[in-house]
Amino acid sequence: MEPYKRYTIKEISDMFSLPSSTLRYYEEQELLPPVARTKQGQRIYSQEHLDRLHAIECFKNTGLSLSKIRGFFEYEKDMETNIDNLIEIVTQHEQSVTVQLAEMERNLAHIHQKVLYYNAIKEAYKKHAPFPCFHDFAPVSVT
Amino acid sequence: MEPYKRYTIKEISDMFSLPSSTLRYYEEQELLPPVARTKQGQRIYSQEHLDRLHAIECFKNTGLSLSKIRGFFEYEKDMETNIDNLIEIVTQHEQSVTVQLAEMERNLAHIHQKVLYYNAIKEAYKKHAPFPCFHDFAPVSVT
DNA sequence: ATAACACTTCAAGTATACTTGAAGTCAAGC
DNA sequence: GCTTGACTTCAAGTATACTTGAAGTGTTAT
Repeated sequence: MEPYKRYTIKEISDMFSLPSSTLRYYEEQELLPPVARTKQGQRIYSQEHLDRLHAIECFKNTGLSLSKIRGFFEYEKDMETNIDNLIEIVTQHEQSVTVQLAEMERNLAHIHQKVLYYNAIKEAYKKHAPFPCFHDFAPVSVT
Repeated sequence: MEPYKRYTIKEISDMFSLPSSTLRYYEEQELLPPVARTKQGQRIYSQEHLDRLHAIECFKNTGLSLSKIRGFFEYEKDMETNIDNLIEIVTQHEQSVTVQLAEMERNLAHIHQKVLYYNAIKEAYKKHAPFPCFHDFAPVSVT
């Protein structure tokens, strides 16, 4: 166990595949906890920044704007006062992501249908056969 | 069967929950097939526009930019020439969406973990009990 | 006939999330 | 000692995807 591991901006940038400029931008936008500095002024990140960045990526990739993410972290600063708001936000967002997941599955099915369709079109060209119809590749509907 | 159903911009707007301005914008961006007009100049949409808008929404919501979507539809205009490109695009995008789906599932798990965590925090406040640790709510890792 | 409503065009404006560029500081290597 | 490289600040610029506003046209309701 290394309890006090420190990271440079480059290390963080590589870990999260985010440009250094974006890390500075997030800091300026108060999405990150205060960042320590070497005596030459270079940023030093620690475990809490890793955790925070994981949360940011999670929220961002599930459709929350940076300003809502900032709002969430601001509530977190005084948990006792804001615990009900925090619970409401995460519960609602869980619901939203559940819906997004279902939509993503439907979108994947649609795209898969296109894969099958264009491959069949290609076969038809090769064989000089008549064209298939896109809707023939729809998943069987259970009615 | 109603083979030639026509739709006004308002009907389409309601069906897809897209403002009329966005439909005009998509048309200007050449994402839609040519749109017919009444003799007063009002737009008339048909089934092919519905199909196209479904495809646009699917692609857009799975991370394709409007300019890539436009590129896709441009290839579609001459299928015989571009069938291999079309197959490559949809096959690659299917792969990308599969990855996104897996990420979305991890994100949902992370958010669910937060729901459990904040609820436990609230319980701790009520009982004046010690605080739980976020990582205690992590899904069991199979190592 | 007059008002309300739904549409039209076209140019300009906006929101979000970065990204870039200029100018400067510092430590290490030749 | 001088260059290279990695960092720093700060202001300004950019990409994407719309959105808004002004001005006009034509059908419908009172």
